[in-house]
Amino acid sequence: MKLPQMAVAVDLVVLTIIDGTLNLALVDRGIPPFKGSPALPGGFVLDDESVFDAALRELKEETGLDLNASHLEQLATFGDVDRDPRGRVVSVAYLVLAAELGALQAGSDASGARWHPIDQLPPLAFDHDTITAIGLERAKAKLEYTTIATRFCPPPFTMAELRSVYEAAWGIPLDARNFSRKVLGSPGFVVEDGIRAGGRGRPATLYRAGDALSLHPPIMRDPDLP
Amino acid sequence: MKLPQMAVAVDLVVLTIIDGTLNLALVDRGIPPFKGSPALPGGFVLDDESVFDAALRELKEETGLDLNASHLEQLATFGDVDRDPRGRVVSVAYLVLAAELGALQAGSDASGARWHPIDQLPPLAFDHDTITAIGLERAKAKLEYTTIATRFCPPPFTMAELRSVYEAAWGIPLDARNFSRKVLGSPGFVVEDGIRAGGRGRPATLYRAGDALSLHPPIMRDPDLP
DNA sequence: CCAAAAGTGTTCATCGTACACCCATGA
DNA sequence: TCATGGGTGTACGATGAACACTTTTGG
Repeated sequence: MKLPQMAVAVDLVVLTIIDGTLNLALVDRGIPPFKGSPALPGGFVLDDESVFDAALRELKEETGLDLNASHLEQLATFGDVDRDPRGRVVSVAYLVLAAELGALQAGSDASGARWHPIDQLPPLAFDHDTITAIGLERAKAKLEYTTIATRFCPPPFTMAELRSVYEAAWGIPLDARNFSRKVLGSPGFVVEDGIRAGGRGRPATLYRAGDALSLHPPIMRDPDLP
Repeated sequence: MKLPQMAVAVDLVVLTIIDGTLNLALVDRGIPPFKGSPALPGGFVLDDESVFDAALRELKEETGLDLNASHLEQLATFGDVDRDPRGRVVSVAYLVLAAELGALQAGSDASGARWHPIDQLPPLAFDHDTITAIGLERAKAKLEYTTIATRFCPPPFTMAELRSVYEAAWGIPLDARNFSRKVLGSPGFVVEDGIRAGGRGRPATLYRAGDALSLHPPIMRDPDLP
């Protein structure tokens, strides 16, 4: 039997928090199709690399971010027949939560790379709007029952910084005192790591990510929210 | 630029409940590689069909199950270089929760198809053990915060039948009275649909699936369970 | 009448939330 | 000593678990 062959690509939904709002990494496409349009970082999987390795490689090539494997999480695979005008391309999307604060470095296939606030995104190339929406919803949902919020915070971080991740993602204010208790009451969520003085008020305890991955009980947002 | 081409496959983790235990659909491979070994139903995506449509088609071809689209949920994509001895094959796995009770019908590529209890599975072909484990964990987890349990129950079903889904998946007994209240207290989880007399005791109210998809609050299992 | 299955009411501990209050620093 | 931000104590309503009790059928 002759097997149908097709191209396999990876697309990356890379999120970070800048000035209290969620931002998405976008590149400007330097080659057709959609030349000049903003798009998610990504590219084709090569013959001799796993899909996951392709995601790591493209992340570094197109944005300059050099993260370790634990920061990449597979989102979903998009396999409609017509999703790419060049022909049959199946794309595996990954979600990346970055603590980086610096500017992005564009790669060879892109004429530019930058962070963009998620509440005023331009239309993106291909089906990247859909992929982005799914990535955002996944990130918001995972804050509830995993410790991924720590990935947004460059260590060491204060409790207020960790809280601002939830507030930025969910768009609602949280009670600082109860939030602190919930986090500290979840074993392995964070571990203490010094004290930061020099601010205006009382010095804050510093933390870094603990070894726990999931939260029981979860930190829940209201069901009827965007 | 010449794009690397590869084959794309779908694999199906199809679960149902038989006599109070979770069962997985397996086929015996009728062609090499792994000829004669049990494997998940699945096959290659054709040039003119979406990955999703390929999953629907293979499900019907290899097991005889003709389900509608809402019963299929994408699980994950497996893209290691060496996962298939025939060459480079990227596989998209789907999770299917079936209420069917009848025997499975093997298709052309398989010499047999049957249900198999998940607590005594044989070693499977390719990386299908891994795929199965991920599918099982996903199904167990989704019982907590979605209404997918109703997919296991041929409508109309009793509250006891719905409860047995949770008990089979989680392996623990649940309090029938509190369970009933939790389900009925979740708007849209189930709707009444008659009464079933003829059993040994008091007739049970019958239900069918409501229109709600997610549960707030979730029905939680203990964090420290298998 | 008894066993079995379905469903209701009640109690009690636990958890989330709201908020008053205390602590430590810089200006 | 005051403004600012960090952290603790506590009261109250909501939720979940356990279980006694009632209802409705078949034998």
